[in-house]
This record gives sequence, C-alpha cells and structure tokens, in this order.
Amino acid sequence: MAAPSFSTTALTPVLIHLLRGASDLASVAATHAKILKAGVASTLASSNHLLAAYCRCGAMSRARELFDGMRDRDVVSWTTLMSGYTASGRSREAVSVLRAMEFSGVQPNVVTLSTAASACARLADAGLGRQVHARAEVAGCARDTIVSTALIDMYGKAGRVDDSRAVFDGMAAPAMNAVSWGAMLAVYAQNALGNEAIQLFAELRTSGNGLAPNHFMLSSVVSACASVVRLSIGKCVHGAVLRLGHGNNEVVAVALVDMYSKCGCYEYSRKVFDRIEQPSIIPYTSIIVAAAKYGHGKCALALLGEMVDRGVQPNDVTLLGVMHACSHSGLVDTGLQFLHSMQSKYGIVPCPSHYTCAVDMLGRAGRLEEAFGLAKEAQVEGNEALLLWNSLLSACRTHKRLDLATLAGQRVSEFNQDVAGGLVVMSNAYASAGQTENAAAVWSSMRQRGIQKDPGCSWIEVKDIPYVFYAGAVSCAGARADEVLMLLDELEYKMREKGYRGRLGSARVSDAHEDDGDGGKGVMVGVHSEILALGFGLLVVPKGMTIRVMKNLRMCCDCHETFKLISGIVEREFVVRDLNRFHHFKTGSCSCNDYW
DNA sequence: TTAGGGTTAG
Repeated sequence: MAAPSFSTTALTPVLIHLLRGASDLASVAATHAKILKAGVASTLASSNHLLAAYCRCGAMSRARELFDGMRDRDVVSWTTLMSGYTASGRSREAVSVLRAMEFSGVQPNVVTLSTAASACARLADAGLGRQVHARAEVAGCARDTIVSTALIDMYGKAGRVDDSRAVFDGMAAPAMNAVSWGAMLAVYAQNALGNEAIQLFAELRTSGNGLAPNHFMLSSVVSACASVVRLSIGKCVHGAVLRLGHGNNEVVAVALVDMYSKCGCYEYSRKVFDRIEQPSIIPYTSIIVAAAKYGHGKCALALLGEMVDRGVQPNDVTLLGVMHACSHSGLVDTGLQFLHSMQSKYGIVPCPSHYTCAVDMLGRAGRLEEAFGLAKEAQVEGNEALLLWNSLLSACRTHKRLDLATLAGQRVSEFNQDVAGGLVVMSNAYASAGQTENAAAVWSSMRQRGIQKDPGCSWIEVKDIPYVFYAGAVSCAGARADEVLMLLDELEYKMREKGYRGRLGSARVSDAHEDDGDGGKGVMVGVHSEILALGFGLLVVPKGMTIRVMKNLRMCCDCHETFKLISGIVEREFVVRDLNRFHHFKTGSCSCNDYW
C-alpha cells in the first residue's frame, strides 16, 4: 500500500484556521465535512482540533460522539472534553470525565487539574474540590500558579475562605501574579469580608512585587467597600480607578454605582452610571436598585423605559428592582401592574421574591386585606414564605391591626426555623396596641426557647474608622460619651419647644424593635442606637458635611421623627441607611415623605 | 500546540 501523501497526514493550516475561527456548529460541521472529503487522516491532533471546535460552540453531544469514536485519546482530548462540559454548565459531567480519564490510565496534568478545580468552583462543591486538590498534591502541581488560583477560586465559591487563603499563602512569591491576587481579593469580596479584602489590597500596594491593580482587583475591592459600607476607602479606590485608567470599564463602574448607593450617596451613583456609554442590563439594574432604595420610583420607571428603548431587555432582577422602587415611593398600583404583566410584557414569570415585594408594598400602604389575599394566592414555600409572612406581620403591626397580626403570626410560627424576627414583630404589635403584658410574654417565651435576635446597632464612619453604637450604650464614643449625652439633652429641650412629646435620653416605652441583647429588658429600651450615632456624628463630623448613619434594623417611627426634627434644628443633612432603604433628612423632612 | 485561573446588579 502506498504511503499517504503529505496532504493527508495532518490537518492543513487552512483547515486549522477554519476550525479556530468557527464559533457556530454549522461552520464547524462544514469544516468537519471538508476534512472527511479531503481524506485527511484522522490523527490524534486533528481529532483534538475538531473536538475543541465542537466544544467551543457548545455542541457537546457532537463533541462526545467524536470523543467516543476516537481510537486514541491523550490528556489533551480528555481535558478538552472536561473544559467543554464546564463551559456548557455541565460541571458534574466534567468531574466524572476526570474519573474516567484516570480509570483509563491517562495522568492529569496542570491544565486538567485547573479545569477540574474550575468545574468544582462552578458547583460550589468544596468536597469534590478537595478531592481535586488532593490529586493535584499527588501529581505535584498544587503549587502551580494556575492550579493554585483555580483552587483559591473554588474554595471561595464554596464559602471556604480560610482554605482559599491557605492555598494563597502556600504559593511561592514568584508564582503569585495579578490573577492570583485578584482571585483572593474576589474571594473576600464575594464572601462579604470587605475589611479583609481592603487589608489584602493594602498589602498588594505595599508588598505586591510592584503589581499594578487591574480592573479585576479594583472591581472586587470596590465591591468589598460596599459590603462593609466604607465610603472613604471606596472614594480612595475610585481615585485609583481613575488614575490607573479603568474609569471606562463597565464592571468597575457597576461596582462603583453599587458602592456609592450602599454608602448613602445616590448622586454619586448616578454620576458614575451616567458616564457609562452603552450600559448593559447589569448597570441598568444596578442604578434601578439604587433608585429604589432611595424612593426614587419615577426615576426607576424612567430608567426602565430608557433601557427598553435602547434594546436592553430587563430580567427578573431588574423588575424586582422596579417593583421595590414602586413600593418605596407609594406607587402601589403601578407596582401591582408590574407583577401582573411581567410575564406577558417581558416574558418573565414572577418569582417568590416578586410576590413578597408586592405583599410588602400592599402591607405598607395599609391595604392589608389585599395583601393577605395575594399572600395566600402566591405559591410560595419555605424560607421565601417565612419572609413573606414576616413582612405581612410587620405591616399589621404598623397599621395596628392586631387581629390580622395574630393570623400572620400563626403562619410565621408554623415555620420551625429561626423565627426571632417574627416574634420581635409580634411583640411590637402587642406593644403598639398597648398590650404590654402580651408583648412581655412573647419576649419571655423567646428567652425560654433560647431564641436570640441580632442586637440592634448603628454605626458611623469617622475619618475611616467605624464607630458602632448599641441601644442605650454610649461607651463607643469614648472620651466624648458625656458630651454626646449633654448634646442629646440639649436637643431634646429644643425639640420640646417645637412640640415634641417623646423622650430621647432615658428609657422609654416604645417599639421593642431594638433590644440591647441581654434579653432581660422586655419592651423597656433605652435610647436607640441611631440616635447615639447621630449625637456622636454631630460632635465629630464637620459642619457642612452630611452625617451618614447605618443601621442593621429598620428605623422606628420615633427615631424617624426625631431625625427630622433635629435636621431642622441643627440645619444639617443626615442620611440613614436602615435594613430596607435610605432616608435623607434635610430641613426638618425626609426624602421618604414618611412612606417606607 | 489541540486543553487551564480572577471582576459587576438581587
């Protein structure tokens, strides 16, 4: 038999070029046909090229068919198939390919193991990931830059931050590059460990072998600042973003929009958003969510209209943002229309969160019967249902509807989960209705059952340092504690001149939404934490600067009134971020128009 | 020479 001619021994450069450029199944299949027609011998390399091309266009059944028919398979063939499955969102199959590969006697290399780690990252499965890690140790490549980086990411996505850091710390200095630093920063940011991310970023700048921060690192650090509400550092990082020339990167811009919004600076969010040239769905959603938190409902609706006009289709997150915006602006009927038309108008089936938002919206508007009707109608289960009934319970309490509160309270208690939030609201509902004995009974039952709630706290950032205040405890103000108390006394006096009838600086019977955590005070609480943070802020934040207070619970009506009065008396602006939204106090009134 | 790592909205 004659030796094959040169042209049939391997893929010609032209065919390789065609395969590389092919991004759709039709052109890959056409090139495949050309190869068969030309009688090109199917060498291992040519099969691998074809396999990769099928994987690149996501045609995994064709890829598998080809793979199964191959006479020889090397580590590249196996890894290509794994990578194809991972990219197609079929990570479990990718991991099973690794097992089959080892069973067939082909040894994994660094590329195989980094691909496998990446598949486990997508699954957020630390158990499987640990097995890949062990294989990498056995193969002696666990300290390879790319394998280590993939492992850092894998542990982080699975929530095992300490394991990520151990891999990072185990890397030799020369193996650390911008990607491994970026991966570690992202792990902290994604796990809401903002301060650790900020700390690591500082280490990079002082001892990072001269590595310049890139847009990956910057977006993570900005998002880290958002997660811990560190405005001043966020602004510094924004400066670095501009200096380093990443101001036009959309991902970084989205992180900035989100950071400013979460730090109480909606105007800055809007400025950053307005500089994005052709915003995609994520920047639009991000600014809509920001507008929602500040009660700018009409603005959110305008942004939705603008994005649709520009051909950017909203998704479920966008529409949830729009509904929240309606909810926080009192546009109840508009919000309900969205719920009922999102499927026909945008092709999006409402999720439990959309129903919860609508129920919450009706509840806060006092339309409690409608809210109950919708809550029963919505097919919501599990944790989502708990959230939904909790929000309804809270609305019943606000509108002093003890009859309905009891009904909602029963639904909440059906969940054998952490019901602290619901019980607190129930107790508050009793307290609001003047039934202090029932309120105290709920607290006592919580104590007996060992249920604890997060203590209410508020914090304020001064010169980059967060000061955290708990109800009734002014000690965080340090040497200035007495001054804070004196200032609050003085303000209370001035408020009384304006008709204020409550009490500021001593224990008062009021909403028990905030307890100092010892569980023994029942509904008798001292001055709320946001008032203390405000008092401290008035002393230390220079006149002319907005005082920004953060709170981990919802602000109560008393404190809301107090903040309004004080903003008029001292002629200063305050921004309060509570659990749900932002309040911007100015000249005696609040941006929420008392609707929240 | 065909296969590998990090970012943004809820």
